[in-house]
Order: sequence, then C-alpha cells, then structure tokens
Amino acid sequence: MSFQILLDEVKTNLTKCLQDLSFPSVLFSVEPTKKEFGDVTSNVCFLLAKKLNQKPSEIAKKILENFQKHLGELVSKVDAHPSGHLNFFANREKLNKLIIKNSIKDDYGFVNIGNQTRVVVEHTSVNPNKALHIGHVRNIIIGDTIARLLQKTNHDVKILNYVDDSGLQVADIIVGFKHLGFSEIPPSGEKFDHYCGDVVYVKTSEKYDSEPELQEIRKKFLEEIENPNSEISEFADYITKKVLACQLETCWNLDVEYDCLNFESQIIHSGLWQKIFEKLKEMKTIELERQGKNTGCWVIRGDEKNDDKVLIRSDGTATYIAKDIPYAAWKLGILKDPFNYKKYDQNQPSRTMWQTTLEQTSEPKQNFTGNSVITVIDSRQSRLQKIITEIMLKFTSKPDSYVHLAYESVTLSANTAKQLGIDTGGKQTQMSGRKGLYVNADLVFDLLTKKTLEETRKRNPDFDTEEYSKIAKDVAIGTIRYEMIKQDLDKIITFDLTKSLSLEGDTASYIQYTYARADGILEKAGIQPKFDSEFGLLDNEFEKELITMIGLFVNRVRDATNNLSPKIIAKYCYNLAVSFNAFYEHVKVLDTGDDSLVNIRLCLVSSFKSTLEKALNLLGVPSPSRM
RNA sequence: GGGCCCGUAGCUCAGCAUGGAUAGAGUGUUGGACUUCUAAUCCAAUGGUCGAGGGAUCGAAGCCCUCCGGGCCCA
Repeated sequence: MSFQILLDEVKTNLTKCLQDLSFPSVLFSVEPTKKEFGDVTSNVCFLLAKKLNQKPSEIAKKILENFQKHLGELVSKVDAHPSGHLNFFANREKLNKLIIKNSIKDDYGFVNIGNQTRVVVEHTSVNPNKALHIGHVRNIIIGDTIARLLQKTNHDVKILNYVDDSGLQVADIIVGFKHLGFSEIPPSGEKFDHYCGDVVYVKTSEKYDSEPELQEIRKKFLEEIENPNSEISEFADYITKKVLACQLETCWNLDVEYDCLNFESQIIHSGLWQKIFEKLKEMKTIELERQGKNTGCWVIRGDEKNDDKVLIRSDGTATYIAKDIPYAAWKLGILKDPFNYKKYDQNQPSRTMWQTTLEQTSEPKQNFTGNSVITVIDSRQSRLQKIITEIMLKFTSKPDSYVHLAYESVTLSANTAKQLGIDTGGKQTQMSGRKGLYVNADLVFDLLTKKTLEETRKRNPDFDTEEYSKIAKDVAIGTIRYEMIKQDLDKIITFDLTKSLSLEGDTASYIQYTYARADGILEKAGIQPKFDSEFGLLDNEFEKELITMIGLFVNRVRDATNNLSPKIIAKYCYNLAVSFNAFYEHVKVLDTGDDSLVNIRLCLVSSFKSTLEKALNLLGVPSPSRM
C-alpha cells in the first residue's frame, strides 16, 4: 500500500465528517486527481446534493469547515472548488517518505487478492502444424501477462498449453508428408515449424480444390491419427512434437513459460469424454433427441433464444462442442485425473515444465487443476466458449469458475498483405494459415532485433558485441510484448510490418530508454542514496507528479487484476515513464551543489527505477541498464 | 435472419465498470531545444458535431431506447 493510504485516510475522515454533520451515508468515491486540483478528489458533494436537494458547492463548504477537525496524518489542506468538487492536498513531506520508502521494497506492488487460491491459466494452444504468427502472439502475451498479474496478487497460478495434436490441421501436413512426398527435412534448412506451416501446410491445402480425392486421404489419416497403434499416428506424433519444440522456442524467446503441456490425443485416449458424457446424462444436462431433425443425437436443450446444441451426432461422432468439454472439466478438477506426468525433454529457461502422459512414470503425480480457470481464446470462439461456460457452471455452481478471456484478433494492414502478395483493395484482412497469409513471430522478432542493433550502434559506438545483442534482444522482446498488450482486448490490432518497427512515442523502447536514463544517473552518481532522509524538499511539480505516479502502482495492479485488463499496467508504465522524462528534462539531480538535495533526488530516481522495473516485469518487458 | 464486439483529432488509441472540473495521449504536420544526468528525449503550435437521433438527470463521451456504419460468429 502506498498512495492508497492517503485515499483511505481521506475516505475514513470524510465518513466521520458526514456523521458529524448528520448527512446521510452515500457511496462516494475518493480518487487521485489532476495536479492543478490537488492530490485527491471526492464526488461526495454531488451525491449528497441529490439526496439533500442542495447545491453541491454549499455542501462542499460545510464539509470543508468540518473537515478541519479531521485533517489527519497525510492531508494538509482541503479545498472546496466552486464546481462542487472537494479537493485534498497531501502533506508532501509525509506522503513522499511513505511512497519512496515503500517503493524500494522487494514486494512493492504486491496486493493480496488471491489468498493463494489456485488459478489455472490456459493460453497459446496453437495447432502443432505451423510456426507461431503474430496473431498467436497476442494470445500468448495476454495469457502470460495475466498469469504474471495473478502471481503478483497472491494467486497460485498454473499455466497450461493445450496441444491439439490430432486435429484436421495436423492431418493436413501428414497428407503433405506421407502422400504428396514433402521431405521431412526442410530443403533450405529453415526452422522446422516454418517449413511445416509455410510450405507443407499451405501447398497441401492448395491441392484440395484440384485433387478432391485428397480429402478422402485426409479423412483416413485423421482416423488413423486417433488410433495409437497405427504407423500414421506414430509419425504424426513425431512430427507434431518436433513442431511443438520449435513453437516453444519462440515462446521462451519472448520470456513466456508454461507449467504443463496437455495433449488432445491423450485426452481422447484417457476416457475422460466417456466419464463426462455419463455425468451429463445423469445430470440430465443432455438428452437423446427422439424427434425432429436431430433425431438420434445427444443434445443440450436450448431455450426461447437458443436452438438445441448437438453434442453427439446420430452416427455417434462428437461435434466440436463435445470435444472441448472434457478438457474444461479436467481443468476444474471435476473429473478424477487420468494422467501421469513427466518432465518435458528440454529444459525451460526458468521453471520446470511438465507434460501429461498415459504411460506409467517414475515422477510424482502432479496437480494442474484449479478452483478457477481462465482460458485465453480469441473472440471468434465466444459462442462455443459460452456454451462450455454454461455447462461448467452446472458442475461447479460458482459463477466465475470458468472464464473465457476473449480478445479481438490481429489482422494484417493492407500494405502488409500487399507485401505478402495479396491485394486487398486498401482494406485490412484476417490472417489465414491455410492461405499462407500471416506474419511469423520469429520474423518480427528478427527484424526488430536487427533494427534495434542498428539504432544502438549509432548511439553507442563503444559497446561490445555482447552488449549490443543483449540490448537488441531486450528491446525486441519488449516491443513485441508491449504492442500486443497496450490496447484493450476488444480492439482489433491491425498489424503493419513497417509500423511495428517504430521505436518512438508510446512504445516499449521509449519506456525502456527512460529506465536506462534513470540507471545512468544512479551509475554516474556512484554513491548509494540514503533513504533514511526527509523528503519534504521534493516539492516541485515534476517531483510531486513522479512520486504520485510511483505511489499509484499498487492501485493499478489491483485494477488490472480485478478487471483482467493487462493494458492498465502497460498504460501505467508509459505514464510513469512520461512523468520521469518530464522530471529528467526539468530537474537536475547531480551537481546541484547541495549534497542532501542530491541524495533525496537520487532516492527518487532509485524509487522510480525500482518501480518501473517491477511494473515492466509484470508485462514481461525487460529493463536494460543502457541503450 | 439471429448473436457478440467496435465506432472519440488526418491515422492508431486512452477515458466508459463507479455520470461531475477546460475530452487526453501517441503519431502526422509546423516550429524550437544537444559544449548539460543518454535527443530512442523534451517544449510549443496544429488538430474533436465523442457515428446519428431521442430519453431519464441539475449535469452524458459514459446510463436507457432506436437507428446508421464496420468486423466477427452462427444459420
């Protein structure tokens, strides 16, 4: 807690005021305000005005008078604005000290929202037949940032990646390899996932129109993939594992890690569906239709608004709705866990990653289920996810146990589509793996790394090679992650390859550069600032604004978590950096000729640096010391 | 035909949950600031019928209704 202490104090004392004045109690707000109005504002007068049928400004005057008794620790002055706003001014000496000293603690920004409750976050979940493209990256970064937020707010988070290794898209590349004769080794030495997606998948898909018999082969392969003892199934397993390894490389490169991989093929063979099917029958959630067009199908009854949903067709095959149910139920721990666990073959950079297996293992049984589940899937699947959510609600009876976190898709700008050889007539366009219309994540990463390397070279001719590449990687990771998270989940991101390389303005590199500037000052100072000081002298507008921003970190963490809105942290980082840059331009830290002033300003710079680093860390954006 | 989402400055977006002060950023354009703690920066100018109309309210970008335009999903 930090700035919140000031807000709480105002709220408590304002409540006392209302009691003193025998005003009715109202649910008023107490919020930080723009600097020209002071530090904190309340809408209490407006709310009372309605109830008491008086002018807000008159009520403000009365409260103003009474509040003098309740000034308390951190409030030094109250002002009744003619508009009716009640504005509070902090005792800066005390507030500065409170915020700066809190901000340098290791756990600054921690809020206990979760009480260590288990939350399962599922994200990524890309078919293992192609490389990750920039649209997948949005999913990955949203999921990863949410997981980081939940960890910071004291949830016990487990991160899952669902690998659909037995679907149509996998069958497509198997058709390519086994029937069309594509080499298993990329001829030009490219990364295997790129080869599978860019060449095998796209070229095979192209052939379905001209060679309709291919579809029969695909159907046959699809059936064989589900049979664990078939040669095709073994081959598919080999190929998908290889693609998956490449995809994970991309994720790890972006500082995204997982706790467990779940394979669809194993869910199919685990018998989970049969168990959940029996449960659904017992609960009468599904019924065997005996009349009409769905005769012989197992359906979920609709209502006036919705049609019946078919789960099992009359020929006994499951619909796509049915396929998602067992996994959702498993994640919530509704079913007995049929899986064993083994460690993934390659080591993840910083945490152990497990994978499910149906074979016996020597490893101890793991538990990756949770009281609540957040599934990150784009909003095109909202309809399906709504059905899953409703079914899960019948099992858990807790409204928020299964959350579909939806986000809008990433589309390609007309220019970028044109670069890929498709004329969209000036309009943005949906990406398509099948058509080869997408931009691979690795490509964007490489271009950004290259661009940053050039920029860094220009500015810092004295760095060594290792420094250059470290900075380039930090900025590339930061830029990709920030661009994917900085706007709201319900806004379409129109990806433009050229514009994505911009490093100025509201970008990660702006924020990272600000961090490096702060670090530069501290390094140049060459002394450890002493925090056991009085901070009343930090009272110019730039210092006050910066300290307030630092103090608001906790509030932003809470808002972002409660609303599952990672962009709140992105906006916070940006605004925090803006405040520091204003301070940097206008306030001299070193060489002021006053040692104690230098010291407390160094404390402020240090406080800023430490807060920004923690905030950026929530976004998975690295904090380079030099740029 | 039904459902979900979006519409705020030339462009990209905050603000909307919880109505309140002159609607904010970035980018673009124009001009200015590096012998100074890093100019990936800063300062200034420019730019808005908050898609349209109606309603409730002392007060609406925000809440309710209708419509228009766009996207996605289902049929």
